[in-house]
Amino acid sequence: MATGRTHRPATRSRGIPEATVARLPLYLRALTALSERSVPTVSSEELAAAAGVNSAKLRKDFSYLGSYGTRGVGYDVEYLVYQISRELGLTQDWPVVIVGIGNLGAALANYGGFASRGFRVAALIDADPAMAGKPVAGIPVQHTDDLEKIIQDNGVSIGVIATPAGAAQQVCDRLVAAGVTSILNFAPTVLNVPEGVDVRKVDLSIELQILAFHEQRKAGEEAAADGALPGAAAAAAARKAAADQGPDGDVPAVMPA
Amino acid sequence: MATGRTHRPATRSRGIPEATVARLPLYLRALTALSERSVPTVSSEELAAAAGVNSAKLRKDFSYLGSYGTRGVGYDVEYLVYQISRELGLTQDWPVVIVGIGNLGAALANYGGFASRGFRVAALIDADPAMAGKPVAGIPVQHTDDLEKIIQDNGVSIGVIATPAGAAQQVCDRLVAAGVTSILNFAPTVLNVPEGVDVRKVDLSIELQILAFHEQRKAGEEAAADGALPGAAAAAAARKAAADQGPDGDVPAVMPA
DNA sequence: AAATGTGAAATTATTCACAGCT
DNA sequence: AGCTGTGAATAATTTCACATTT
Repeated sequence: MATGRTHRPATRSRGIPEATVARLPLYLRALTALSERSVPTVSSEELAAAAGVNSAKLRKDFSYLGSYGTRGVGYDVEYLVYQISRELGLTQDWPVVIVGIGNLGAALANYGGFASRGFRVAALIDADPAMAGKPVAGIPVQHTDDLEKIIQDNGVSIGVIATPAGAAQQVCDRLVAAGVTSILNFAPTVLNVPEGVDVRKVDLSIELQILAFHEQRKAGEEAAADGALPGAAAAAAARKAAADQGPDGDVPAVMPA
Repeated sequence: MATGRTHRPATRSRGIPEATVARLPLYLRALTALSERSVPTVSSEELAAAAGVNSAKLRKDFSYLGSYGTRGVGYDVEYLVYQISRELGLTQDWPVVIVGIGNLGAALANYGGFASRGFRVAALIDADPAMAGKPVAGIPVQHTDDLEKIIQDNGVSIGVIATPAGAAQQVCDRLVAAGVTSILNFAPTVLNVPEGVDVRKVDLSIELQILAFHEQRKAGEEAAADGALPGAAAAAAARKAAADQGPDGDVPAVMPA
């Protein structure tokens, strides 16, 4: 995509790598903390440490935005905050709707970090008529019937789906039809969207499963190394032993699913 | 890390790529759905569609686990469910503690997908003495003072942090000292952990910021293409125009932070 | 005929290491 | 003297395309 046609002046070429985009919010958060402590400048080394990445990566990331540092000195904190904010589109206001006001939806509505940085919860939507009118986080819940009108009246382009998995695709379709082009999906299901619509997903269960994979791996290595097991590791090793039912065992009746 | 020493038989070599591990839960979910519908076999094409990836990637991913398919036929659903579950370590029970029982912590405790697939909420922990003893999702909340004992008594190796950002590092340190080696962090802060401890983070604000970046990009392209704007896109374009304050503007007083 | 499994190519991301600026 | 910015080197990931197996 966007194959470099070898004729544009190298300056500020389009296309920041996706991996870099994903880290910009991290840098921004670290910078904001420095700004609040009135720190005027910061080196790539310091900022990288605060953001939990290595400094070469950080410098490379910033190089895609432009040359915002000063050699021998570092980066001006305020200036960088502004440049990254602008790059991320946070200098404008983003009205957001949350659909599905259960436990999670309510938690999201109450989440402070949501409101900061340009995002504004414009409306809460739920399918339960009993919820309608009830305020959550100070915002009255509206009924799904009015979804399209709410989207359009508020010029919403970002939707958050916090419904049960079964309702997610349907809600997604309606959001997209009404003009939403970015979706943050908390429902544990794959959403099908047309070209041009971005979906990002947050899935607790997936994150835990990834951790379990590494945890299992660690348990295996411990067993091999066979040192004294600190803390709760002994119990973990015991679990491991109990679960190991021979290599490549044949298919059992049914799995935990 | 774990540099291949070039002497092990290629069969089932160690080290599944991280990107593959991150997709296994996705495949597992799709397979579980098929299993519930009693679908006996599935092709890489079909399964890939259900999981939202392309089929070559899926086949490559599975090739790291072993040869579990049948050429000309596809994959046996039950068998694959089992193999992936085993690979992810889901054939064993993982007791988990959630620390910080605010809105989000409560939502997590109530989250059904949590309990499925081998994860069990062993305890809820909060720093507020007023919460102690109160049941959330049927589990009584315990006080932070007892954190170490709770971890050890339950053999917990996975901890979920849902505290405010300010408390997260301290909670993390105590969890790790007590024997936890995997942490799922919902607090918007970078956690420092010793070697051997895995941390995964979930950050709503970061996800929204990434969406905003792409959203902004789209608005720019629309303005360039200048077609009829469907739905709420017109309003979005207007926002864009309002926010564009010339290229490379100088530093403003303060940013939204 | 159909679909897997996989080398090889292409792409993307990270890290190194140092020239160049302040 | 210190620290950025970036080519070049390396590593990881994705995609292609097809030989191989059922």
